Amino acid sequence: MKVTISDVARMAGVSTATVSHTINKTRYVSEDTRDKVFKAISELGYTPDASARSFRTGKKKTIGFIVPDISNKFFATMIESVEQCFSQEGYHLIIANTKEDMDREETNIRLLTAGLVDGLLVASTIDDFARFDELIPAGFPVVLVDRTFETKKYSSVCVSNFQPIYRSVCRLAGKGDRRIGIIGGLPRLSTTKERISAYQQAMADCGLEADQNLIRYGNSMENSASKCLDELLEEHCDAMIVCQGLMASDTIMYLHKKGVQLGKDIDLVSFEDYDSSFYQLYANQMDSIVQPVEELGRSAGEQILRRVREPEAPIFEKVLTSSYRPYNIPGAQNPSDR
Amino acid sequence: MKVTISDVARMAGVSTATVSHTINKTRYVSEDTRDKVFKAISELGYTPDASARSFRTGKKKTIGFIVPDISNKFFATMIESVEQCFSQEGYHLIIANTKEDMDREETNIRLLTAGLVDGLLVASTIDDFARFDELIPAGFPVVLVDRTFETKKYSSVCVSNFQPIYRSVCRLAGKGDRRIGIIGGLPRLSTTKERISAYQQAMADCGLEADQNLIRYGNSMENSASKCLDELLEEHCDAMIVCQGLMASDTIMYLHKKGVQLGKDIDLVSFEDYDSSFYQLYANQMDSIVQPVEELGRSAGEQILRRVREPEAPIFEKVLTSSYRPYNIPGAQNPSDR
DNA sequence: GTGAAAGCGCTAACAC
DNA sequence: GTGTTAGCGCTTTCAC
Repeated sequence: MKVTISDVARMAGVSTATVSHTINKTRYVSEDTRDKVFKAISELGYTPDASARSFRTGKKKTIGFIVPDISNKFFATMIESVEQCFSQEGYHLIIANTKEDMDREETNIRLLTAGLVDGLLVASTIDDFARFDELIPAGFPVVLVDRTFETKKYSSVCVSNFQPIYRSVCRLAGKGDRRIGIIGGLPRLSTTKERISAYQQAMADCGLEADQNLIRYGNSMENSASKCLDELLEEHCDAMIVCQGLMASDTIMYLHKKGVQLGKDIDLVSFEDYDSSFYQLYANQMDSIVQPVEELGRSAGEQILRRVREPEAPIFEKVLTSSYRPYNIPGAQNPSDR
Repeated sequence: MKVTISDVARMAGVSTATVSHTINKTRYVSEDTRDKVFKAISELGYTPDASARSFRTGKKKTIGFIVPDISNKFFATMIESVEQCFSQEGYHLIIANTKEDMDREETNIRLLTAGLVDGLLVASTIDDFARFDELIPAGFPVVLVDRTFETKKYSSVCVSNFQPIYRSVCRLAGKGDRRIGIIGGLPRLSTTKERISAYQQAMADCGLEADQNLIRYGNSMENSASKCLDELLEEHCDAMIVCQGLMASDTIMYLHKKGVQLGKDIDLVSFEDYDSSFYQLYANQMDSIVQPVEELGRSAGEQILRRVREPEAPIFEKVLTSSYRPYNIPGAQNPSDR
């Protein structure tokens, strides 16, 4: 049967308190007893029961991560760096996939906060702050990742969405493009809203007509871009901005099939998924925006651990910057400027 | 402070046993009491503490998944379907990323099996069965995914590696290719071994010279393919087989850059990552092998849950089949034959 | 330097 | 149809 701490105590001829303290180095134990304890442990093959321990201490050493889409390279990479951060600190990672479904997110948050995890990392698909807020038990450590709310009640780690889009429009306008289309993600997401708003402001600032028909929304899933593309092409766009990696590769592929030439028939700026070598092929035909996914994950991981250890720490907002890779700056090989 | 089951019992004027049974529907409770209990629960905002519950019952409702590389699309997709399977059954998923490092796998298995999860799904990077075996506590529910061991002590869900590679060689030989190279993954993995062995057998069966220099191993990470490619090109290959999705896209890109034309200068057969639209561009220039990742994940998920519920169930070995997409069969649009 | 013992919140005999 | 209560395995206070 299961070996418990009492078995070890009995065999070593000490109390369970001593065994516990020996294992956890939580008070002084003479070298002698320590040896006896470790001997008993290894002879019995004892492993402390994690669930008894978390029950007793209230610490699960586990963080939950609510993700909108695991198989999306952007989030997969983020999960990887979050996991790395956690494992270094002895924490485990529980994944919940919402598939951009608000009800699923709700269920998952409820489940995870009910004593399963010490803290929560959330890339929320919920658009209503009140709805989100009431899911979180008072004082529960939460860090928002990539997506935020207007109300700044929770700490967050995000990537600036405004700057790269604003710049994209300006650069395209500078090239002489007049009808610049944009394909955003789900309209309810903070990231999408920020990008669209940057687009609108930049269009206005550059003196270009803000035609509502130039704004399209995809769902960041496979093939959601093609419909938007058809519509934008009908609007006679001379340039377009695609706000997400998967939709960007779909776009490239789709235009390629249609025989539309990048940088010639149409100018393109697109978000690229970190590390995906596919975009290299087109690196000299379009501008690209690369988000610092790994840093995002690492930073979010650090933040949530900090919050778990220090729940009363002040709200923290970190905004990272994407790198912008313009394609035709003379002499520039890989000018990832910020 | 924390609301416990006793608070609810007190408020509802019943015993904790009744509250517990009401919540869990584990014995009959009169409609009257039931109402009182639920009323108290909602008034107090009570949520049963998951860790107390798992401590008491020994069930964590959580499965661990040991993955070699989360950001690899193949595994990311698998994680997604595993997660979906679990969430339907009220189970949670803990991810551990080994990065193809045997020591990390060892640590992770030890941690997870120590009372953190009810069962383990493992895509192992360990090559030595004995080493793996001694990490698993006796009777602990384990299902191997994608990668197995010679010794069939654990249930497994895999994809046939032999058949598609054998067929690839035959098809290439049939086209008249003589020097067929192959790029495998890490040599120690069962998947790699099976593929290389299929390759060797097929080469022999087709009467082609089995030159050791035609066999190269990458590590399935970004850019690991290019070195292998250079070497194979120097060996004057007229065809090559690339055994992994990421290396395959690297290959395509690299050959493209070098001006080597697919299906003309060189014949290519490659594994494709499920759902990645990139390969579509080249669908008419090469044969491709698509593994049933989602089915693999779903099936593995089902198997481990079954094992958790029925630990004495007989060892189960499931082998799925990849679909093979030859490119130039007349009239075939997308003949995913098995 | 070490031990005794009280629980953490819940479930499940067992009792009535 | 419901209540009493003994623990699950561990940590930690208090005592010596």
